[in-house]
Amino acid sequence: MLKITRKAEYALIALRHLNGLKDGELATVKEISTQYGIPQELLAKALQQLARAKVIDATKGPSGGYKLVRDPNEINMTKFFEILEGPMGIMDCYFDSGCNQLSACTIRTPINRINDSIRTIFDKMTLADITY
Amino acid sequence: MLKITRKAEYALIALRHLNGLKDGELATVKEISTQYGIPQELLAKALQQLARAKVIDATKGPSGGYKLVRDPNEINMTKFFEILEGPMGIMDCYFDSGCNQLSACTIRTPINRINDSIRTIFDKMTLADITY
DNA sequence: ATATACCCGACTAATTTAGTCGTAAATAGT
DNA sequence: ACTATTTACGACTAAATTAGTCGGGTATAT
Repeated sequence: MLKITRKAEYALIALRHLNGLKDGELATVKEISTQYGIPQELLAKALQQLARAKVIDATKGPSGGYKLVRDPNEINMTKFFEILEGPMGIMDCYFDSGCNQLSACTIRTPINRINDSIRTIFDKMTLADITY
Repeated sequence: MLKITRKAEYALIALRHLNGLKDGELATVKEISTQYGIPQELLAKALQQLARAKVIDATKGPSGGYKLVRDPNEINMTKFFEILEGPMGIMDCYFDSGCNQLSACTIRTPINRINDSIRTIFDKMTLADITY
């Protein structure tokens, strides 16, 4: 329980890698996936999502690849996870309205408190922290 | 992602319910499951796990049921979740040794920091807090 | 042109979670 | 002793999520 997905894990590794590049350097999905033993197509998907969200910048064609486009201090983990995995919360009831127990539910308030605490942690932690 | 399971959710509701009982009163699985609209067998399993872990006390037979056996302040959420869902951590690599990327893994240290922060939150939060 | 690299949706496979079922064991009431 | 009630527990199926694959597309450097 409370696990992050592999996709997110892979993306973190990749971001860390991108963060270590010299100015102007790019890294390709292939490079990263072989270097860290990550399934290429899965990593590709994750990086595409991050590129769409303008966290990284993609260059197509030969000698293309990805690079970070933002200051690592600006990319916090809440944003990161929500890009890759959708809204973050330890219970579903916040997002989908399918819960038919809303009125009977007695734990929403305390769960919200836990939720907020976790979110605060992820808000405070940036890619810069992950990088070291 | 980062969701708690329904089983845990149901168990929390039940614990909260038990916590509201008068001294000496018991509540049955049936009562709780019908009152909150929870699948009976699933709740039963959760409560059995909590009983095995001595968080609640079970009495068999007619007029039997469950009651809290500990001070709600002593039951923290880490313990609670680990009883119901096993070891808590946002990545698998802490528990199973199946990860063949350990040497290549560059994010373990920062992930550990996140992990510890989350654990701290759950350590500090007790059933008493959930109850209000 | 061609090879390289990103883009993207649809698909299958694997894993996890949710929920059910059958049976057993204890016990209170009669 | 019998019965109804209630917990105990493992095995099972179903549903949902996650992991990973595939096929076809677009841009671009050489």
